[in-house]
Amino acid sequence: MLDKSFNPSEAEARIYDAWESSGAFKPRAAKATDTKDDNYSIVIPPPNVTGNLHMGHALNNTLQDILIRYNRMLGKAVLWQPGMDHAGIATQMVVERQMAAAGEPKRTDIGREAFTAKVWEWKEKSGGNIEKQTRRLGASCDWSRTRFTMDKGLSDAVRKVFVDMYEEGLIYRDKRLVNWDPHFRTAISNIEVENEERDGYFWHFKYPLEKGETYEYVEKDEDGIVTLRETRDYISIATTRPETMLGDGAVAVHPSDERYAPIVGKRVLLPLADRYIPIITDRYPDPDKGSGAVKITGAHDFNDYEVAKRHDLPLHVIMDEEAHMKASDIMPEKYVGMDRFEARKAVVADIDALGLLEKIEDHKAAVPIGDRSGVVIEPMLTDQWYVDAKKLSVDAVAAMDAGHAQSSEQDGKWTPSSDGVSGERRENSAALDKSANTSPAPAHTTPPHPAHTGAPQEVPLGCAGRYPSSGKGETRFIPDNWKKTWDQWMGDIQPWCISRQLWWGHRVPAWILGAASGRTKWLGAEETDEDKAKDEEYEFLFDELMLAPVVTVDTEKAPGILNNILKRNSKIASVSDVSFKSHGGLTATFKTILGVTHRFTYHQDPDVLDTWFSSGLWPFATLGWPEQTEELARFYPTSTLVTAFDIIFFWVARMMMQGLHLTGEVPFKDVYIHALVLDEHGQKMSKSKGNVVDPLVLIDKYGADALRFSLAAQAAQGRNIRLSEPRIEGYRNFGTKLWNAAKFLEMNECKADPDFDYTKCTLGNNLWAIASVIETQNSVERAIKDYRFNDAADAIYKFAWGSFCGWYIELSKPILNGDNQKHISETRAAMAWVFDTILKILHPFMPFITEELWQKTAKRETDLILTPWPEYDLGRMNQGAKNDIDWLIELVTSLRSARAEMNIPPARKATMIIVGAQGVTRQRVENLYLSITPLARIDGFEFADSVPEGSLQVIVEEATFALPLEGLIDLDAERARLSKDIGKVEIEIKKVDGKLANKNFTDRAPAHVVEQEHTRRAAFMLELDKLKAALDNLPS
RNA sequence: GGACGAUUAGCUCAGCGGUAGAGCACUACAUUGACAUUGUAGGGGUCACUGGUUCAAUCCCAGUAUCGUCCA
Repeated sequence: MLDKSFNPSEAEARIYDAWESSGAFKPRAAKATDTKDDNYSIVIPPPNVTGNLHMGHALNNTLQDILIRYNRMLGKAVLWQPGMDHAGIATQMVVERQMAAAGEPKRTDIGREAFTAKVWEWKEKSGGNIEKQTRRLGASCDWSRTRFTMDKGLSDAVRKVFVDMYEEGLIYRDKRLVNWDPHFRTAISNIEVENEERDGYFWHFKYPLEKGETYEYVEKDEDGIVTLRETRDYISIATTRPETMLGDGAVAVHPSDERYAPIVGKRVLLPLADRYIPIITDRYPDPDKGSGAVKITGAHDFNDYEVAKRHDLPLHVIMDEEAHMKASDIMPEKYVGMDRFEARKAVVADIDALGLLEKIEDHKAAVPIGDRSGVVIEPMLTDQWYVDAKKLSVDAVAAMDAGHAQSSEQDGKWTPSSDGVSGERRENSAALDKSANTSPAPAHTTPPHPAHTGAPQEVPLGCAGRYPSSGKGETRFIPDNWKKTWDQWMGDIQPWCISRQLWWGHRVPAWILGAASGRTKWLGAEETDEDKAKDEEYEFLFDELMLAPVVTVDTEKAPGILNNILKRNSKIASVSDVSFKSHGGLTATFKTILGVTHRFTYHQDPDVLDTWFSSGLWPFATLGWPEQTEELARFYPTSTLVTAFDIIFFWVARMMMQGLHLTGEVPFKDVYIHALVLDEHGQKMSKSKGNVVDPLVLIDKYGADALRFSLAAQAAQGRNIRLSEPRIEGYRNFGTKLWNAAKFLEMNECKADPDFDYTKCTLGNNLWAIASVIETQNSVERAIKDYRFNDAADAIYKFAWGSFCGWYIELSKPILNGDNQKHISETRAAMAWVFDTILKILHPFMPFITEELWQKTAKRETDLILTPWPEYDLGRMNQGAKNDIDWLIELVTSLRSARAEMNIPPARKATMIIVGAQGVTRQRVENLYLSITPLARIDGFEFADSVPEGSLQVIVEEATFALPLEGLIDLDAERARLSKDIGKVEIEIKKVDGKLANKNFTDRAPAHVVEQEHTRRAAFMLELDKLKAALDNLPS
C-alpha cells in the first residue's frame, strides 16, 4: 500500500544511493554496433572547489541531468563527466583568510611549499562541498570519474600544452597592460573584473604651453558662428584620475579639432612633474567631450595604451604592485610611496596651488573592481605570459560559422541534425516500428539494456578507430543569437594573459634568467673592473637569454635544454656545470668569447597559470587526453555543453580554441546557453544584496523534483528565470497529484500487464488516453531535442494533471465500478500502461518520485532510470475514439458550465433529454452514457422530439441536450444566458462573413484557409440555429 | 555611444501570419467515494506606441518610448 504521500526527505537519499551503487550513472559498456551517435556525453562546467551550490548551478545541473537521463533512457552510452576546478585566486583567498582567522603566520612567512601544502589540506578536508550538494539535486553524474584541475593527469596535460604551444610560438612572453589587482598583487582576467558605476569627478587641469607660448583659441557653435575667442597659453584637459598625470606621455586632440590645430606638434609643460610632453593628434579623443583634449598615460589606461603605442610614446609606470607611487626618474620625490588615492588628493591640491585647476565636475563613471578583492583594479604594464588567441580563434570561428550556416539553411529555424541529440535514434525506432508491424512484440516488455543487466559486449581498448572523426566538426549555439555575441568578441580578440602572480595553481613550467631576483643582477658573476667596461656586450647577451626562457614539462630535462640554448649563443665559447640546483633554480657556468666566465642562475617562473587555462582543456583532459583513451574515442567530441552566457568568452571560447588546436576536433557539438536565475524581483542574486536563495533550502522544503521541474518549466530560451516559490510549491503539488493517482490505480488493481498491447484496446476512454499519452511523449521528445525544456515540462504537466487525473480517471471510474469483466480488465491494464508511460517521460524531470512510484507500483525488471524511453506508433492506433471523447468532454463541460451559471445545486440530478441527435451522436450517448453520468450529474437519458418546458438547454454540434429542472430554472436568467451565447456566436459569424465577403481574401488566401472559414461558418450557423430554437422553447 | 533582449490577464511568463494561452492570485460553488498539496465553474487582455509589408499582423519590417543586460 502506498503511503499517504511522497516523502522526499526520506526517499531522495535512499533512491540516489541505490542508483549510484547499482552503477546506473556509469556509461553502459560499448557495443560492437555502436556508432558515434550511440554515445552521448556532457562535461559538467566545473564549479570552484570553494563553491557552494547556488540557483545557477541548480538550473545548470537540472538541464544537464534532463538531457543525460533522456539519452540514457534512449539506450545510448551516456557519460556525464563531473569535476571541479581549483579556482586559483578564490581558493588562495579562502585559505589565507582561514589562516588569518586562526592567528597563524602569513602565507609569505611560511613560504610557497608550506602554503600550497596547506591549500591541499584544506581541499581534502573542506573543498568540494558542491559535489555533495549537486547529488541532492539528483544529478546522475558518473562520480567515479570525478576530476580536479590540479589532479596529476590534468596537471601533466597543462604542462604539455604550455610547452607545445610555446614551441609552436602560440605562447609567448610580453609586456602589456593587464588588469592588476593591487590587493592580491596579481594580474586577473576580465571575467574577474566587475564594472561598477560610481560617483566621481572630472578634474579639469591646465597644462601650460612650453616657454609661455600663446595661441588664439576659438569655439564655434553648430552653425559655425564664433561663440568664444580668446588668447590662451595653455591647453585644458579633463581627467577622472588626476594621479596618473605624473605618468603622462602626451596630450592628444582629435585631428579634426580646429580649436587646437594651431598648437598641434608643440609641447606643454607637465605640471608637478616638470617635464615637457607633446600635443599629438589621434582619433581617440572625442572633441565633444570635456575640452576635447585628453592626457595620455600609456602605462595606466587601456585606451591611452593604444594611443601611446600608435605614437610610440613613452610608457611611464608610476605605481608599484600595491598601487603605491613608485620612485623613478620621472616621479617627484614628494609622491613616492603614496597610495594612489592619497596621491590623487595631493596632485589635485598641488595643481590647485599652482593655479592650474580649472574646475571640478561631478561625474559618474564605470570603475573596474576586482570581484574577489573588492578593490579598484589598476591597469598595469607588466611582463606576463600570453596565448596568441587571434591565431587560435581562426578555427574556432570557422567551426561555429559552419555549425550555424547549416541551421540557417533550414528556414532559419533550429531543428536537430542527425548528429544532434538523438536524430539517429529516430531512424532506428522507425525501423523497429516497421518490424513490429510484421511481428508485433508485446509493446510493454521492451528488453532492458543488455549493458546494464545482461552480459555486456566489451569492445577492447584502443578502439579509437571505431569512431572515425569527420574532420574538425561543427558547433552551434542554442539559442543561436549568441552567435552574434561570439562573433563580435572573437573578431576583436585580444592576447590572452595566462600568468597569475599566485601560489595556488599550475606553476608555469618555464625557467627565466634572473627572473626571481630582478633583471639587473648578475648572479654569481665574477666581475672585475675590466669586465665592467664590457657591460654593453653582456647586456646584449643577457637580453637574448631573457627572450629564450627554458620551457619544459620536466624539471629533469631543463638543464639539457638550458645547455642547448646557451650553446647556440654565438657569444658563448663554452658551457659547463649545468645543473638543476634547488626548488626552481637552474645554474650554468659559461665562458664568453671575450674570455670572461659567468655563472647564471635560471629560476622557475614563480607565477601560476590562469585557472581557465586548465578549464579550457576540460572536455578532453578529463577523458584522459593526451593519452588516446577509450573514453576519449567514445565520448569526444562531447555532445552538448550546457552553460550560462556569462562565460561564453572565458570558458566556451577557450575550450573551442584549445580543443580544436590540441585535438583537431570541436569539443562539443551543441552549446546550450541558459538563462540566469534572478530573485523574485528580477534582481541578480548576490551576497552583497542579501537576496541569495539557497537551493538546498528549497529542496528541503519542497523536494528536489519540485525544484527541478520548476526550473525546467521556466527555462524558456532567451529569457531569465525569476524564482517563484509559489510555483515550486505548485509543482510539489503536482507530484502529490501523481502520487494520489497511483494510489487510485493501486486501489483499483490497475497493474501493469505484460501482455497488454496498446493497439488492441477497444474502449473509448482507453483509446483516447493512449493516443494522448503517445502524443505527449512525442511532444516531450521533440521539445527536449530542441532544448525547449519549458515546452517539454508543460506537455507532461498538462497531460498528467489535466488529461490523466482530470478526465481519464473520471471516465474510467464507472467502468471499474461496473460489472463488465472484460471492460474492467482492459481498463485496468490500459491505465497502468498509460501511467507507466507518464512515469517514463516524466523521469528526466522528476527522477525521484517517478522512480519511487515505478518501484512501488509493480515488480520491475530494471530501475526506471535504466528503463527504455517509450517508442509508440500513433499510426497504429484507432483514432476514432479520440473524437468521441473530445465530444464527451465538450458535452460534459457545457452541461457543467450551464448548471453552474444557473446555480443548479451540484447534487441535483436530472434526466438528459436529447433532441435532434443524429446517428453518431446517438451512438456516442449510448456508448459513453456510463461515463457521462457521474460527470454531468445525470440519472438517465432519452431521445425525444421536443424539449420539455422549463429545461436547461445545452448545444453540442447538431444536438440539444436538455435537463428538465422545472422550478429550479430562473427563466429570465436562462434567457439571458442563451442570449449571451447567441451574441457571442453572432459576433464570430460576423467576423467570418467579413472575411468571406472580401474578394481579396477568397482569391489570395490559401484554399485550405478559405475552406476552414467556410467550415467554421457552417458550425457557427448550426449552433446559432440551435441556440435560437432553445430560446424559443422557453415559455414567454 | 554601440550591441543584444524585453514590453501579452492583477502578478510571473509562454506563444504565434488566420480562433489570445498557462501558473499563481481573485470570485462563486462543492466538505473529502485517489487527492483540500483537491474538484467544478467564472471574471479578467486595444498583445507598449506609430507607420509599413500582407488578402490577413499580437506575430514580419522600420521608427519611437520605457526597462534590463553586456560592451565602450
